[in-house]
Amino acid sequence: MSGMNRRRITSKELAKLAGVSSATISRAFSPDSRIGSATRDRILAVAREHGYQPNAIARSLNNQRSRLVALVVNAIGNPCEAEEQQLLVHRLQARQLLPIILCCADHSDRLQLMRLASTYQVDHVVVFSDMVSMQDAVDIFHTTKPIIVSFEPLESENVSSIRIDGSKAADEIIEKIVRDGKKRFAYLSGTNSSWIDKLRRKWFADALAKRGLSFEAQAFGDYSYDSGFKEAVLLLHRDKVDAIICGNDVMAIGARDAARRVLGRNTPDDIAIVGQDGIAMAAWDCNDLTTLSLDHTAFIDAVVELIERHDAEIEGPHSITLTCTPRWGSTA
Amino acid sequence: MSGMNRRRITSKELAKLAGVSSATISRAFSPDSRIGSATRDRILAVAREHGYQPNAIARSLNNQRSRLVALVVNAIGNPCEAEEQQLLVHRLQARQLLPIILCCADHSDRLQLMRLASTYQVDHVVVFSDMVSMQDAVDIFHTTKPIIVSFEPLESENVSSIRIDGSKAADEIIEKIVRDGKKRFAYLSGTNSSWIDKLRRKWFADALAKRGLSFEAQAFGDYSYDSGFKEAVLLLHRDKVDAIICGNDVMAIGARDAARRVLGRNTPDDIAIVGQDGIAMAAWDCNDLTTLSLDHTAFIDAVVELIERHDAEIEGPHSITLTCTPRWGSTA
DNA sequence: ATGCATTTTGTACACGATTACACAAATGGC
DNA sequence: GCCATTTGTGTAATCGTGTACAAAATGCAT
Repeated sequence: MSGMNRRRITSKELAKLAGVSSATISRAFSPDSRIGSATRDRILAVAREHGYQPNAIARSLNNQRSRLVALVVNAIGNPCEAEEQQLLVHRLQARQLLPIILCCADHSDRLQLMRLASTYQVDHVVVFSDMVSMQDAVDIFHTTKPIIVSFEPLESENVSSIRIDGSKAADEIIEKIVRDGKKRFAYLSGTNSSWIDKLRRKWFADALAKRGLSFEAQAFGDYSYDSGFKEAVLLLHRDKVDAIICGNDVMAIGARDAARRVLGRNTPDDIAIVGQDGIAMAAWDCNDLTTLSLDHTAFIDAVVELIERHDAEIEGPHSITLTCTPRWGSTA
Repeated sequence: MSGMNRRRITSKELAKLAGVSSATISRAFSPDSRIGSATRDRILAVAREHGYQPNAIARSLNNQRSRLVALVVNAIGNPCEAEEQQLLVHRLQARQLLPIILCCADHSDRLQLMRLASTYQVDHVVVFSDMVSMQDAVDIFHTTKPIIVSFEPLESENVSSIRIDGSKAADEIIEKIVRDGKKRFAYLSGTNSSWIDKLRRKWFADALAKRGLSFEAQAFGDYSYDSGFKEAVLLLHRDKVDAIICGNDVMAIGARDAARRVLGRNTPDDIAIVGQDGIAMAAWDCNDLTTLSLDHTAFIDAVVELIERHDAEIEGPHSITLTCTPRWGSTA
C-alpha cells in the first residue's frame, strides 16, 4: 500500500484476486446494486489491501457523466471573484464534483481553452467572465447547458443565467452622498467594453439623473489598485470632482490612497469614494470602504441551485435575479 | 453548429459521414501520423461542419494520460497563494494541461478529496498545502509522483519538492531593525503546527540569536487580517514589544492597523512590522510593507520545471531550492 | 423432493477513442 | 518490367468500467 506501485490495479485483476468476476467488483463499488453483503465486504477488504480504486476516467466514459465542472473565470487572484470561487469550489466538492479552472490572460486563448475543456465532457459549465459572450459559451459547450453569470439581457433556451441588480443600492448610496453636499461625480470603469461595467455605471447614472445630476467625468482603469490610484489623481486634479464611483473595491482603495497621499484629500469630508463587490478586504479597518455589495453566499447558492436543476434535467430557461445592498463605511 | 445538439457526434459516425474508417478519423486529429493530406483536410472540414471534437475522456482511457493536473491548495482567496496559483494555471494551460483545484476547509475532507482526484488518473499533482504531509500525498497518489512545495526536510524517492530558504533575507531584515534600535521582538504565527510556520520562525529566531536576542513573545493567528489585528493588540499592550514579525503579509497589515488605530503607534519609528510572502498588496501605497519576499515567477518556473522532468520520465528524487529576498517598505 | 420467486453472480457488449498489424496502392531504382 | 520500399487505409484489439441479459444459487411453500 505504501511506496510506489507504478501501475494501478484494474477491476479485472482485483476480480481474479477476490475470486469473482469484474462485474461483481463494479457492483461492490456501486452503492445500490444487487450484491451479497458478504461478497461486498470481502471485495472491499481485498480492494483496500491492494489499493484499488475504480478508474473514474473509464467510469465517465461508460456513464456519460464525468462529474467535472468547468469554471471560466477572468482571474484567480482578483479578490472579488476569488471569494466566490472559493465558496463555489467548496460546494461543488461537497457534491463530489471536481472543478476545472479555466483562466486565461488573452481572449482568443480563452475560447481555445473552453474548447479544450469541452472535450473532457464536463457535466456543467459556469461562466464568471464578462469576457465571454453567451453565444460563444453556447456554441462551444453545445451539449452542456452553460450557467452564465451575466448582465446581458439575453434570454435563451440553452443558457441558465444569474442576473444581478444593484439599482436600488446605487440609489441609496447616491442619496447619501448628495445629502452630504457632493456635487461633481466621476465614474471610474474597470474596463471600457464589458456589459457588466456598462450596467453598473447605469445604476449610478440613473440614480444621479433622478436628482438632476450626471457624471462630470469618466475614466477607464483595469480593475487594479494601480489603475485606481493613477486615474483618481487625474480625476481629482484635472476634473475637480468630489465623488468617485469605482468599478470595484480594489480600484476604490487605490483611489482613496491617491486622494490622501497625492492630493491630501480625506474621505468622506473632502471627497466621497465608493467601491463595488463588497470584498472582505473592503471591510478591513484600514479601508472601511462604502461599497455596493453583493451577498456572496446567496450568489453561490444561486449557482448551485442552477446546477441542481440541470442535474434533475428540468427543462426550459432558468434565470435567477439577485439584488445588491450598500455596505456603509467611512469613505462616503 | 449553433444551437443545442444534445448528443455529441462520435468518431464512428463521423467516419460514416466522411466515407472512411474511424481509425482514419483518429489519424486526422493526431499531428504526426500516416495519413494523406487530402484525406485529412476533407475529414477536418466535415468535422468542423458537424462540430466534432475527439472525446478527451475516451482518449485518456486509451492513452493512459489524462492531461489533468491536481492542485492541492489551502484556499483560493488567500492572496499569497492566489498569485502563484494564477501563474501556475496559465503555465499549465499553455501546455494544454487542465488544472483541477482541490481546496477544502477541513483536513479529513481534504484527504478524501485527494483520493477522489486520484481516481481521475491525473498526470501530475502539485501540493501547495502545508496541511498535507508528504506521506499522505505519496500514499494517495501512488502512481503519480507528487510535486510538493514543502519545507519538510524529507527526501524521498517518490516525491519531488521545492524548498524555500529565507534565512539570509531574515538576517538582513533583523539587522536593519536592530540597527534602528528595536529591542523586544515578537513572532506572530499563522498556525501553531505547520512545518512552514516553524521553519519561517526559525529563520528569524536564528538571526536574533546571532545578535544575542530572542523572541520575547509569540502569538498564534490564522493568517487572516482580523487575527493579525487582534493578536497585535495583545502583543503591544501586554508584552510591550516594539517589533513584530508576522507569518504572512495579510496579518502584518492587520498588525500595522492595530498599532496605528488602537494604540496610536506608527511604523517604523514606534514599532517595526515585517510581513512574509511579498504579495502585490504589500507594495500598495497604503501598505508599503517590509516583507520577506519570494519571487513568485521563479517559484512557478520551478514547479513547471519539475512537471517537465516528470513528463520526460527522468528518474530519481528532485529537489529545487529557492532563496527569498527582503522587500523594503516603510514599516521596518 | 419439486416448483416457483427471489437474490446473487457471470458473460458479453458498450462507451469512444488509439494503434499494432495486415494489406493494397503508389512510388522509385535498376 | 520487376522487386523493394513507402504511403495510405481498414480491421480488430485495447484501455477499465458499467450494465442488460442469462444462468446459477438460494429460500420458501407445498
